[in-house]
Amino acid sequence: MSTPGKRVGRPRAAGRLDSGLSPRDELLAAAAELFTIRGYAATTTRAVAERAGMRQATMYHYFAGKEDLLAELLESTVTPSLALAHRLLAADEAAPPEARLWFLCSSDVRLLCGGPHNLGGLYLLPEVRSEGFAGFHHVRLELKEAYGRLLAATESCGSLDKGELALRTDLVFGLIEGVILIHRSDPDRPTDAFAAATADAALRVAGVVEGALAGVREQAVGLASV
Amino acid sequence: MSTPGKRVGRPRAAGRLDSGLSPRDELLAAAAELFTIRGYAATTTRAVAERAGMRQATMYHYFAGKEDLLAELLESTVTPSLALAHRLLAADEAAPPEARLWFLCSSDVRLLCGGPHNLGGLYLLPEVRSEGFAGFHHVRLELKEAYGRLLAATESCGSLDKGELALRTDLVFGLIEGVILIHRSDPDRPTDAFAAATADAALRVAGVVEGALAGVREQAVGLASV
DNA sequence: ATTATCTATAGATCTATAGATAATGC
DNA sequence: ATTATCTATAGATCTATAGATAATGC
Repeated sequence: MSTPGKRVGRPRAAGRLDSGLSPRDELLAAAAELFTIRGYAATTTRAVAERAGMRQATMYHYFAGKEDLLAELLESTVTPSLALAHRLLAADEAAPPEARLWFLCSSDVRLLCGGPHNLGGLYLLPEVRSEGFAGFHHVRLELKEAYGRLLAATESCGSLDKGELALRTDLVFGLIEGVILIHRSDPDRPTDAFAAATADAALRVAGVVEGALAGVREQAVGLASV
Repeated sequence: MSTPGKRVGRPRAAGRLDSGLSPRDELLAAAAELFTIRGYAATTTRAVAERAGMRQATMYHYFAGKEDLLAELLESTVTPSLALAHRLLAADEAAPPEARLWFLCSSDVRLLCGGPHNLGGLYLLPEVRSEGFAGFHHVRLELKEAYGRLLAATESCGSLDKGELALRTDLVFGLIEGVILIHRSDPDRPTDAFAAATADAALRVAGVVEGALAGVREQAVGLASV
């Protein structure tokens, strides 16, 4: 059924194996790999297209330009994380806030470091600050707010005033995003153990005492179905 | 004495006010500003030179190329930090390791976030991983080892095995470097308070209990003369 | 004579568009 | 007829080099 040769349109010049992805997704995958390794400005549209198996100009059939590729990649990494955060915020009967925060942290680390390419590396690109990525920034801010609300519900941060809580939120959120730098300098570390250790560290920053950590982790495993 | 008009060589075309810096340092300052804001690949040699008050080609009188500028900036940020780390490692009679680690952390945060430009932002550039910056990577690794040795000497990490200690070191070091991301999203936060809060967080990650933190901070202030 | 700068430019890109072409669909 | 791709290219860069020029130093 899906045998090649049935596809509409002029065939590709540099025929490669069928990746199974749509041309659009082939372009996104190629861009993810090249943007995270070489950076955005240093990656040419030709490099992206050719790695996706097509000629440079063909890219413009699927994307309006280079910036569109990055915008879509950025939003596609942060959106699932925000969805999980909202589910966890609502699940206040499933587990205490500490366990839900642990789960969110470890899940985000897996998302940022786990994929085939270092997707989290996109957050570090200097170009990301430009106005063109307002959509991403908006969703990312919502995610940080979700971290803040989970933190506010913990025992150790419950008594902090507004400014102190914002600072603590920034530090926890910064630890999670900063994890990309650690992963970058040692990409072969097993992701799951690293995600757990980072979530531990995040709760320590939140002020959870050492002795309570094992219990938090245990409650967190029950949240996999949330 | 230092009145302009006494300088050897053809005068500059676009005459601007005398910055007091040497032309070489003018170039480095311009590169620091542009690289951290726009990124390396997106910054042209023309932009650097012109912001430094000279024409594009004149840059090549002082640097062999664009890469040299970044290499020098990178090393100039990490070298003073390594020097401090070595002094703190040797000062084992001045204060316990926890206080020395706190001092190193807060000092590095001030270095990375405090300057006129976001110098720490240079660490995030994707180009930094390339072979051309081996010198920087070497010094940075030495700095991380110094963090590791201070951590190993703390009470809370003393009993960890080698692998656990390395992981804890990566997390603490990652928190400090990741701080740049936090600073980037809110550059107007007062640096000193932020550096102190980050150092607190680093010690929490190291496993220092909440009740001991105030004492550690107090001992750390005595280290300013180290 | 030495120095710091300038102007000019070769050669190598890179993005995005215009328009042709080779498939399938009807 | 529609679609996905291709080839070709205009126009705009960007880096690094060659060689001229306008100061001071001796």
